[in-house]
Amino acid sequence: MYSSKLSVSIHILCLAALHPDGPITSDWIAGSIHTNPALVRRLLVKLKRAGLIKTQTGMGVTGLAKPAGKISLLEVFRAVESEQRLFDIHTDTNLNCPVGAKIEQVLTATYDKMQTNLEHELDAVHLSQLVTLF
Amino acid sequence: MYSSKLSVSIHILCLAALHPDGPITSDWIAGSIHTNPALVRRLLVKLKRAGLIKTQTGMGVTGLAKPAGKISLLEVFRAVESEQRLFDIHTDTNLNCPVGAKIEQVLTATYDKMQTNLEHELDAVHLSQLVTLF
DNA sequence: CCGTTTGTAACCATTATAGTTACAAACAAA
DNA sequence: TTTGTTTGTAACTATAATGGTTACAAACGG
Repeated sequence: MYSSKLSVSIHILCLAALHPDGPITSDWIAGSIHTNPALVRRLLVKLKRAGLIKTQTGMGVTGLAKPAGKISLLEVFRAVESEQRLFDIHTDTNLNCPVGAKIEQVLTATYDKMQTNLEHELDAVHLSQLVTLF
Repeated sequence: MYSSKLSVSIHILCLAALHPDGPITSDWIAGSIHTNPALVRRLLVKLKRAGLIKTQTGMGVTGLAKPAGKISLLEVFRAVESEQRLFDIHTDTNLNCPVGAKIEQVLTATYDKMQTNLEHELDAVHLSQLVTLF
C-alpha cells in the first residue's frame, strides 16, 4: 500500500483551490487535516518544487501555481511519494536456478504494464474534478 | 509500494509448477530465492490455506493444488499480501471543514476504480503464462 | 522407530511513516 | 526600519511492517 501522502496532498491542494482569495497557512491546513503544521509544510515544499502551488514566507499558501484543471493526480503522486513502484521484487536470487536467474526480469515485465496503467489512471483525474465534489 | 511477498510467492509457485514429479523442500526453495526456510514456510502456509499448493510434513511441497492455468496472480496477491488497498487515506479529519468532512469519501471513490482495475489486471495473468518464460 | 520437514512461535534489525518541537530566515505590513 | 507572522528545515521520537533468524514440537513417510 502506498502511504497517505498522496491523500493528504490532495486534501491540501483542494483547500488551496477553494481559497483563491487569501493565503492559507500551514497551521490552518493542519487544522483541517487534523495533523500538525510541520508535516503539512514538508509536503508543501514538495508540491512547490513540483510547480503545483505558490507559497510565501510570512503569508502561507498563496494559491495553486496552475489551474486545477491542469493538475493531475499523477503529478501529485510523483511529487510526494518516495517509492513509486507498485510491487517490490526480491533481488539477490540464486542465478544457478532457472527461476532465480530470470524471475526479476519476468516480474518486472509483468508489473510494468500494471504500473503504467495505474499511472494513466492517475493522470486522467484532475484536481478540478475533485474540487467540484466539496 | 506493496511488499515483495507477491513476488516471492510467485517465485515459489513457479518452482512448484516446474517440479511436478518429486516434492521440493522449503530449504531447497529458500536456496533459489536466497533467503531462509522459515520465511518460505510462512508464505507456504498462506498459499496452502488459499488452496494453491499442497504440502506434507516430512516431504515438502508436493505440488500445486490446481493447474497453473487456473491460478491467477490476484489469488496469490489476496493470499499473501496483508494490506491490499492501493492508497492509504488519512482519517480523523476536521468535520467542520467542507474538505475534511468529505475527503475520505471522495478519495475512496477515486481510488476504488484504480484498485478494481489493478485487480482485474492481476486476475488476467495466470501462473501458466509465467512458467513458460523460464 | 527413525529421520526428515513442516508448522509455528519468539525474537531481532532495519526502514518508512507519521508526529512533534524548535528556530533561523524571509517577508508583509505598519 | 521595525515588528509580527510564517515558511523552510533540522532533529528527534514513536510506531508498524518487513524481512531475517533460531528453535522446536508435531506429523509423517519409509
